[in-house]
Amino acid sequence: MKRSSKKGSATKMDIRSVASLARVSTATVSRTINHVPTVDAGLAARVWKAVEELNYFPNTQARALVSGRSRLLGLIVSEITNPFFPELIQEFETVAVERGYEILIGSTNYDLKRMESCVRRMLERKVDGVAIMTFGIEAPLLDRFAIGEIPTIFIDVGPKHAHSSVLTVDYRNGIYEGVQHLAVLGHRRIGFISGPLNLRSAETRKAAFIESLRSTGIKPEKQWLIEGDHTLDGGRDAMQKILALPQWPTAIMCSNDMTAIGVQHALFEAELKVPDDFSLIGFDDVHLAEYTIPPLTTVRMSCKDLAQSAVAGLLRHLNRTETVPPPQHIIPTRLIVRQTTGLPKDALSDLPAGKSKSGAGSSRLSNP
Amino acid sequence: MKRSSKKGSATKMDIRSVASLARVSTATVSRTINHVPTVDAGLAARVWKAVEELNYFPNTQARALVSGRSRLLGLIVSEITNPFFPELIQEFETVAVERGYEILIGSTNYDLKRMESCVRRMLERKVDGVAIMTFGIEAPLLDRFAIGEIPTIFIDVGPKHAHSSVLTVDYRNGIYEGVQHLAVLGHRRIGFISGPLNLRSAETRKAAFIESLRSTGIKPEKQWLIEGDHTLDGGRDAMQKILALPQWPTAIMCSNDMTAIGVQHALFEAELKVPDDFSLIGFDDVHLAEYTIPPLTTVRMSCKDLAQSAVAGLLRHLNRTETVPPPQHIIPTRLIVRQTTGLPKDALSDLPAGKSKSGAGSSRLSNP
DNA sequence: GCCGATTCTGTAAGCGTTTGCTTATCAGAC
DNA sequence: GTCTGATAAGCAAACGCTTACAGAATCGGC
Repeated sequence: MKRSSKKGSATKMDIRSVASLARVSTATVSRTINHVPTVDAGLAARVWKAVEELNYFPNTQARALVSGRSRLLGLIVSEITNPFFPELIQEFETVAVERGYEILIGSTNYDLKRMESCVRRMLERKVDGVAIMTFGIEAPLLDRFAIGEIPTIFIDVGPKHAHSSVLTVDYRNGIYEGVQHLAVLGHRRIGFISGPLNLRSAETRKAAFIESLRSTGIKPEKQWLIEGDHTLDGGRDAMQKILALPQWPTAIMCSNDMTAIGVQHALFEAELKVPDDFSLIGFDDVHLAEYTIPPLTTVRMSCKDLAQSAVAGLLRHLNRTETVPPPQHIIPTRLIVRQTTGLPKDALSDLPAGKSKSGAGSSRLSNP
Repeated sequence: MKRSSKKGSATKMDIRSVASLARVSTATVSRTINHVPTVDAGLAARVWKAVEELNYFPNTQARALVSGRSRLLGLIVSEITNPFFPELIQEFETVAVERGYEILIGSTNYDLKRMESCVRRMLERKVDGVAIMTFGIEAPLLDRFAIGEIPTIFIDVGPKHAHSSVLTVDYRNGIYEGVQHLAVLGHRRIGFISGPLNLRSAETRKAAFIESLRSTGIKPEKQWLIEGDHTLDGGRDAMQKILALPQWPTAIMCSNDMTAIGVQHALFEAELKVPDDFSLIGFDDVHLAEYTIPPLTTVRMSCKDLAQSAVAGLLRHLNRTETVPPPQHIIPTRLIVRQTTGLPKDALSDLPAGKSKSGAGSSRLSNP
């Protein structure tokens, strides 16, 4: 009488209410809604009808408490503020929700305190698995997942346990394509702005760049290898450092798109033009890359692919009965040529004027 | 013997282990870790020591089950892909975690199915409160929060229940400042690209624009009021529609920054220059706005403010003993002038040449 | 020195599920 | 008609915690 029980919405509705309405035991209700195959079709129908009628849904907490599974997946990213990650999160969430999992997001901001807090929160909420889509988390922290036997999936590099696996990104291919593209245009002086070098993967990307340079027959110049931090500000600052150098490169590759946008900004402030004065290549291919001015040539790494592989990998750990070694998935990368790459400035005079059409849109920005 | 119990890490550690190690009852442990003031200092010390030693942390599920509080706050946003929201989420998360809450994110993408799923997920996880930082969620869905007596906080507009409150954004001020700024520069033909018009708040912003126009003595032109959708693509498309018109405005205001960036792109493609051919003003002031080329003049709405007010509002509902009417918080907005606004093209000939310095950086882009 | 008042601690009853084990039902074999 | 085996439903014990309530201990007042 407290509340009108119209549709029974608010009046405490638990598995018992359903059971009594369907005239079965709570066990049968539980089995029905968990799709245990042994329940009689007739009873199941009664149960479903009651569920419908009472607008019942099971209490996740109770479920989790007794079953030990929270149906929660952790997702740790570097910086939610970097557009690559929201795109990743979106995909991850979509896939996870489809599979009946909720996600818990943690953003480390490369900050030790926050990392610690992220890991702790994941542990406290008893996540069923964690995707660690960032780098630089200290091993002792990660061990806490291993100790709890919580499946983890890493990008690029991570500890090898029974419950963890690694998603490998084929940086080499995309970066090599980028270097090749620049070389074909005539660039020989190519700079690289990396991510924070205490991060293993930043090292990896940088190494891929240097190797690509070498195999293209270009000698890497240490002075043009600048450490950035994967942010807009970092990209701007790094470019300013390059501009302060006595000799400039003619092209810049960046470890991610945000860095590249920061570079564009630094160049704009210095009244230098892209691609006329500098060619520029990013990495990630966030949606925004299509919208920079001019649109950014970049290396695409499919975050859809990444997210799906991550969830799939985690679920594989969760459902496996035997220790099946998971098929190692490799995330491909490839160059997307837009309009920030063109002929190097010093080459313009060397070449017959008509040939400039080979540059990707370098003519676009020249004044009419 | 199963696992070396070094640090007691993995060997089932619950409140009982702590209790026995500290030689107290589980009740005392519970009271201690919940900071109930009546526990004896000596015992508390023993408990904390045991907690430390066992590396114990309470099981959130069990806690939630018995207390009925999940310490989970829902956060529903429009599109996690729009950079404004990650910035909001970041703030929200920071504040929430500080207060001991976890957040559950839902991104509606303006899609009915997804909204439904978001609401359902929040309900299932028994969130203690929800911040609905998007618009256009159907009332019947929202009612489900009201039925569960779950506190909600809305931006701009929302149902008025005992457990819900509304955060008001002072659109008028910022938008008025923008219009004024344009008018002072000499613009009389000003267009507006709105958000999806089925959203009440998009209407609000548009209305604020029209009103500002009127009070500045400018007659709004229907043809230059275009409906966008708050995305990059939408901004580009809307601008293309404007460009197809027989007469162009000289300035464009946008309902958010993403739209403005889309506009910049459309203009770039049409080989038109900002601010020489068109002045442009965005809304939100995402970090990226500083990095567009040229940097975007925009109306700042502090997402820090928004996030903090939202959490604070929710917590107020959660902790209130009596029905204290919450102080209505108003989120201020103000114009940030950067470099996408300048003198209108047709004015250049009318004015003495020297006066062009009053334009915000319009000289910046002119060819040397 | 006794009793009531005042603290603080401990006992145990749930919270809403899942699930191992037991019981009931029924078909078929003897 | 009795027994066996299979199948399906129900009973009740957890899961790890909070908290109402009861009990123990300390203290002050007369």
